[in-house]
Parts: sequence; structure tokens; C-alpha cells
Amino acid sequence: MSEPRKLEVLRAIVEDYVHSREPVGSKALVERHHLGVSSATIRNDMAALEDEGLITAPHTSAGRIPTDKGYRLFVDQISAVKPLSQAERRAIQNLLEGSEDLDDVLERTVRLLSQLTNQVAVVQYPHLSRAMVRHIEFVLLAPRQVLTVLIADTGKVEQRVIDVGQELGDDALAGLRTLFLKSLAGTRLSLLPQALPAVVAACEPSLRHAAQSLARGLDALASSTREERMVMAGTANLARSNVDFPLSIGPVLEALEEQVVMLRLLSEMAQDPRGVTVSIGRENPYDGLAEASVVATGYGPGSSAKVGVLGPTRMDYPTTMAAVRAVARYLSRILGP
Amino acid sequence: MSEPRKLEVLRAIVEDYVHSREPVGSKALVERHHLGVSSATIRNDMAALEDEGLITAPHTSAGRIPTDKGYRLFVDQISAVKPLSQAERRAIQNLLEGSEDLDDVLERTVRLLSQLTNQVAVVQYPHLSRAMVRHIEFVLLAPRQVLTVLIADTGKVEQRVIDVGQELGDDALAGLRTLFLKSLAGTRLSLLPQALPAVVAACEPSLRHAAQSLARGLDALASSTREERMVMAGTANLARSNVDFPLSIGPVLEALEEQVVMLRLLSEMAQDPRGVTVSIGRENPYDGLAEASVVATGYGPGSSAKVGVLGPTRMDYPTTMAAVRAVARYLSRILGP
DNA sequence: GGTTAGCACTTAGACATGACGAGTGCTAAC
DNA sequence: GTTAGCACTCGTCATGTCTAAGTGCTAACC
Repeated sequence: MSEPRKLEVLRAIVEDYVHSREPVGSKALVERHHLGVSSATIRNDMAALEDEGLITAPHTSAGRIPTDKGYRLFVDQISAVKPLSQAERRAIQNLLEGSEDLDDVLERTVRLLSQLTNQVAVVQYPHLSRAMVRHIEFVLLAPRQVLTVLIADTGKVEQRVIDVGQELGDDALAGLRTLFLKSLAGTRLSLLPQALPAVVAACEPSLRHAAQSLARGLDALASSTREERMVMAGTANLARSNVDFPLSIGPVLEALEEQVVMLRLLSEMAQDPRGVTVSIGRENPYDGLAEASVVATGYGPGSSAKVGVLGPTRMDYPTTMAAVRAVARYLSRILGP
Repeated sequence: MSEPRKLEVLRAIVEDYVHSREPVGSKALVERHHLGVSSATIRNDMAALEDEGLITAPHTSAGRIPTDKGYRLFVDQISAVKPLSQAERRAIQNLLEGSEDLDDVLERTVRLLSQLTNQVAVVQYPHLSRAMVRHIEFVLLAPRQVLTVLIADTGKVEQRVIDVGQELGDDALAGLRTLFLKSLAGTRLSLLPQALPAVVAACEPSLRHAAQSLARGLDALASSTREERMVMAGTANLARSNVDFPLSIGPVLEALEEQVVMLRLLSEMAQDPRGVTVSIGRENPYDGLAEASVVATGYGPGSSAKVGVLGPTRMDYPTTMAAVRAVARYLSRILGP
């Protein structure tokens, strides 16, 4: 029993099963792939594969289907990433090059990726740990209510209304704005918590209280840019692959809606810094995704933010991985260095 | 054959069917509701209701289920809006009162509404036609790239990066900022297109070109606040009521993802200015929603923006309508006059 | 006239049965 | 290590039967 052929058999099983959604038997296998041996031999190989937990038979006399472990081996060792077609590459380029605005880019990205793969696509907002304060704006909405806007040099804008606890005039507020801006422009968002106390201390005593509130607000804004969000598209594709989720797609939709779950999942997949990472079925930390796989990769500076695809374990991994990788590359290029 | 009783029978059928998801027969009806007549009589009534197209029998010898038309009559004439429980009212109040930020309020609203109704909840961003310019900010990102921020007095912030087509210094940009701000502060967003040319004209000739670009950008920002967006939650609830969508929930998910479809739908439901509006099954203009109903109502100033719920036609209309109405009221109150 | 009882009729759904075919595992031969 | 052959196992499908639910209709009733 040759080891290479066994892997070949596993690959054939995965490919056929992904293609047909039907358990694949030994006979069909020798017919569809020219393996040069008889079905009986394949049967032996399959028995071995089953012993190793790579494939399983849904019932006594049906073909075999890959297990999570089988997919894992397939992804890690067997599959070659398929290059995208010329047309697909061009589609990516065209679609993503239209826009300047971050929200818009991410929106387009997920739409594209979900169309490309026929799965659910997700993209995480880029981490802003390296982002710097570009601008700070205070706007008086009411005597005590200040709309605070924090603009990062990445183009990201966050705003919040803050109750400053004392009545302020326009002039006082303008003074505070100048003070904060002078002191903080160019500061990294991640260093804001350390930098803020000094600004408050430098403030004239009568405004100290308001400055304190504003500083707290800015701190919160900075961390809410650190706090991660995501965009998603293609949930309707889930319904199409309904059959692939024996239970129901309910838990999957729940997981997707609980963005926290997805975000944790994506960031835990950080490991492989170049190339895409795959999390298969029960490998996922979240129970609702026991029958789903996630294919993701980093993009942008430091590959810290993730873009990826979620679908049934019975997924065309090579193609999906290629699409995710390609989209991530274009995304990195567009968002700049 | 008494007319009032016939309506009573229709109501009983709707209620039972919504409750049990099973076609309801004449015998079960007289048992569950004390109608004071025998099942044979009910059969006659049911035959009449069927002739009028209000109920239908899925097959020869099963009970009857309501048609879209039947639900319509039920909603319009029979059902009384159920008041929410004290606990529910308090939950609404508590949940919505925590936050100041518009995005956050809407987010909480949909979550709440989807939990309250066990359906998909959607809320449209408020129209900003009455909103006024509170503040304008230009930030130089690169010699020709200006981040333009438009802040409305509603707390809404829109931003975009604009290529001004000529190199600008910080001072020049500050001048432009002052000019725009002086001229436009307090202007209604809806009047911006008319107001902008004058500002550009007032600008010193050497900066005319940049001013033109910025004006175009502001116009776009204002219309992108007019351009409507929505927030949604509870898609997982769809999967739970899987059974109620005989075909598949696919088309429904598609409709939800194509926000344009939902937005058009919501705005077309504008008619009834007070009270909730219901669109049932095939009444919906979009084919994918042929088995779904939408319950919506306006909120905020002029009740122009909509908040609502989408679910299967087999839905508990009275309760859903009550929840939508209550949430819309609290929402209006929180967003102020 | 509206209401009722009774009965024949229809049908979905549950259940059993058996033939079929795909696929396995094993053994003995190559 | 590979192959052919064969007995065996099950899921699937088609078929048939039975039951419960429910209808429509007719004739009697108030």
C-alpha cells in the first residue's frame, strides 16, 4: 500500500465529494480518476484512511466522505492553490479601484469576495494602532453637550457626544480645541491614554473639569477605533448551501450576527503570517460553526486586520483560498503601505 | 349564516394557524373556541370564506389556512393591537435610554425589536432633510487630498476624501474652511446645492478651483446623508422560522442584503401616517418576499424614517404591530422633536 | 331561513414490505 | 502489494395498506 497513492485517493475523495455532495465509493473513484489500480485496491486504501480518521462512512454501505481531519490534511498537504482566472483578477482590480473612502472599499471588498466564492465574506476594519491623530474637533451642541470628533490620518473618523459637566461658551471650547490639537496632533492613537493627562494638566483651572471629560471622551473614541468592527456580505449564499448544514443555518447566522464571535475567531487565526489560514469544522472555537469552515488571511500594514470567507466544511478550498488571497493582496495595495 | 360569526371564524382560523402552524379544521375550531354552534355550521362558514378567497385548503381533506387576503382582512378589521406587557415596556425604555449616539441608538433599536418579535428588524436612518449644517471641517491629508467632514446638528457626521485638483497649504485650507463655515453654518442640508455656488463665487480666484472641488464634495456628502441607509438585526430568526418559507429563506436573505429593495419597500409603505402599516405576502412589490410580511411605521420628525419588522406571513400580527409601534414611539421620544 | 346530524368520500401521512443497487470487507489467488 | 470474486449490509425507492382528519352534501330539524 503506497503512501503517495493513499494521499492521492484522499484528494480524489475530497474533490469528488465537494463536487457532487455525495459519498464517493471505490468504484466511482477508479472510473473518474485514472489511478492505475483496481477498485479493490482503493478499498484497502480507503479502509486505511478511515482507520486514520481522515474519512468516514455515513452508513455501512455508502461511499466515504472526508472528516474535518481529512479536509485539514487536504488543505495542508495536498491541495495546490488555484490561480484565479485573468477575468477574475481584472474584476477585482476594477471593482476595488473605484473608491477612496475606507467604508466603501471594505463594502465593495466583501461583496466581491462573496460573489467570487459564493460564500459569506467578512472583512475586519483595519487596526489603527499605528494610526495617528490627524485632527480633533469639538462642536458645542448645547451648553454642556460637546460633539467630539477624532480624525485619524488613515481617514477614519469617530465621533461621540460628551457631557462635559460644566457650561462652556464657544470661546472656551475653541481654546480647549487648540490646546488638545496642539498637544496631540501626530500622537499615535495607541499612546493617547498616556498623553492625555498632561494635556488636562496644562489646561487652565476653570476649564479643568471640562478638559477632564473631553479627555475621557477622546480616550473612549480612540479605543473604539481600536475596538474592532467588521463588514459582511453574502449571507444569502448560506441559504443556498442549506443542505450542507444538516442541522440548520440558524446557529451560523447567529454566529455571524454576534460579531464578537467572528472577530475573536478571525484574530485567533492570526498564526500563519503569509498565506491564508483555514479553520475547519470543529476546529472552530464556536459550537455553532461546527459544520463551517473559515478561510482568512491578513491584509494591510502588518497584515493585522483580517479578510475571509465562511462556508460549509464541504467547500472548494483551493479556489476559495485563491480568491481570499488575491482579494487581500489587492486590498493591501489599495490601502497603501 | 351570520356575517359577524364568519369574521369570528376567520379570526379563530388565523389565530390558531399562527399558533400551531397546522391547517385548522372545523372540529378543532369549535373545540378550542366556544362558538356556540356545531362543526357543520362552521363548515358552511368556512366554505363561504373560501369562496371569498380569504382562506384556502392546502389539499382536499385538510383544514384551512388563511390566504394573504385573509390576513389582510384580519389585520384591517379584526385584530386588536395587543398592549405590551409592563416588563416589555420597561425593557424598551431601559435599553434605549443608555446612549446618545445615533448609530448606537439605531443599533440597539433593531436588536431590541428583533428580540421582542423574534423576527428580523430593520430601521432606516432618519431623513436629514430638516437637518442643518453644524460644522464643516477640512483636513489636509496630502498636498491635494482633503478630508472633508460635514457635521449636522442631529449629530450625524459624514466624511470623504476629496482630490482638490491643486496643491494647497494649511493656511489656504484654513481660509477656505472659515469661508465655507461662515457661509453655510445653519443652512439646511437639503438647501446646500443652492447655497454652494455663492460660496465658491465669494472665494478668492486663486483658490476657486479647490473651492469648486470642495463644494462638489460637500454636495455629495449632503446627499449621502439624504441617501438612505438602514440597520438590521435578527436574521438568525429567519432560519428558525425556516419552515414558514416553503421554498427557502434564500430569496428573503437576498432581499435583505439588497438594502435598496428594503428601503424602497419601506418608503412605499408610507401611507398611513399614524399607526403601523402592514404589507402582506404578495402585496410586497418584490418577488422574493412573496411569503413574507413587513410591519412598519414611521418615527422621528414627520415620521419620515421607518422602523419595522420582517417575518413570515404566518406571523403574530397583533403582537408584532404592538412592538413596532411601541419601539417607534420610544425612538421618536429619544431622538427628540 | 339558518342550523344540525350523519354519512360517503378524499387524501396526507405513517407504516410495512420487498426488490434493487451501491458499496463494503474479506479471502484466496496472483 | 495487488486483484478478482463473493457474501453481506444498508439506504432508497416503489408499492401497498391503513388510519385519522377533514370535507361536502343531503335530509331532517327548529
